[in-house]
Amino acid sequence: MSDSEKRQSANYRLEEQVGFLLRRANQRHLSIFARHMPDFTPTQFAALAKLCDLGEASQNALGRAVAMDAATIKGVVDRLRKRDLVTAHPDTSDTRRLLLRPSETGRAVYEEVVGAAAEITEETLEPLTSDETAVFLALLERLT
Amino acid sequence: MSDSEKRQSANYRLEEQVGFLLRRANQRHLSIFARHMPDFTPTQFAALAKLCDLGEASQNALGRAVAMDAATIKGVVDRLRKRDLVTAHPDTSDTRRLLLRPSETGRAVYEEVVGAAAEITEETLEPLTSDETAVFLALLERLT
DNA sequence: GCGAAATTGTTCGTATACAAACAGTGTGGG
DNA sequence: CCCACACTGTTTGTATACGAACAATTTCGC
Repeated sequence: MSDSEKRQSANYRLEEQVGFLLRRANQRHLSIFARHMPDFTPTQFAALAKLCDLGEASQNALGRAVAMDAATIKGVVDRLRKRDLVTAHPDTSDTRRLLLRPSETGRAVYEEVVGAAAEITEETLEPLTSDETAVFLALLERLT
Repeated sequence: MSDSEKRQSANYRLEEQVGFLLRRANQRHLSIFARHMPDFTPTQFAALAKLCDLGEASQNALGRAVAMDAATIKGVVDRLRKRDLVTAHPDTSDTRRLLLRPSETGRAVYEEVVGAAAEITEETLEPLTSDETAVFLALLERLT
């Protein structure tokens, strides 16, 4: 092992790497989310929220809107459909497409829990002052 | 639906929530990681790196050191053992424990790829200046 | 020293994530 | 008009993640 390699591995501190910190921050957020909104996973809530916002979308288009690939959004939508929160209809103008809409229940449940979403964001950012939060979110947004 | 609920849901913007941004930043990091170190997942590399650092650890202790629960670290260690990067030995003083050590190969492979880890961190943070990076990492660390 | 409590590793079930391959469908350029 | 290309949704395989339950073992309080 050369001196430079020795120095390199000695200098590598896992705990200081962005990836490791991102993973841990995400873990903490997930745990806060589960406490405040036990009936939804973050991805399920994101998909339902976005669909309520859009009103209607094809499955893949919804996936792109919430940053999930085709295979992932399928599973999420399947679980939302099983709970009758989302309805699916074939698109007459493009038979490949599966048009999704929030059901009545889906909209009602969304309105019921969207307040908890705000609490989740608040508790996640609670260690930071509001000034720090603004800086942090601006920088984080540039890393997406 | 009351006016306050209407206002609330209208004000909820998924794209601005910490959780959504953390998830997307993590996605981007994962994709950079896979490009630079295709033979390891971030968790596998973290476990191997930490074990090389510690020299020896029980399976659960290693899991705690890299923030993975018992069920998760088991799968990660199993895959590292299958590739002969990590060896396992029963602990004579506590028969419940499974003592783990990096193998010769494990240490060699770690030294080979640890350079790529630095590139991964660098590319992930590339959108930020070095001043911004310092601020971001300090704030992120407080959210873990 | 002994019984309750904690720890260790395991297994099961559920839920992201994504690559890769697939069939069926739409679309645009020549 | 037609063929290559792009897009849609699906399936399979692999890899985190974590809660919950479990048996075996160790430790700790009294």
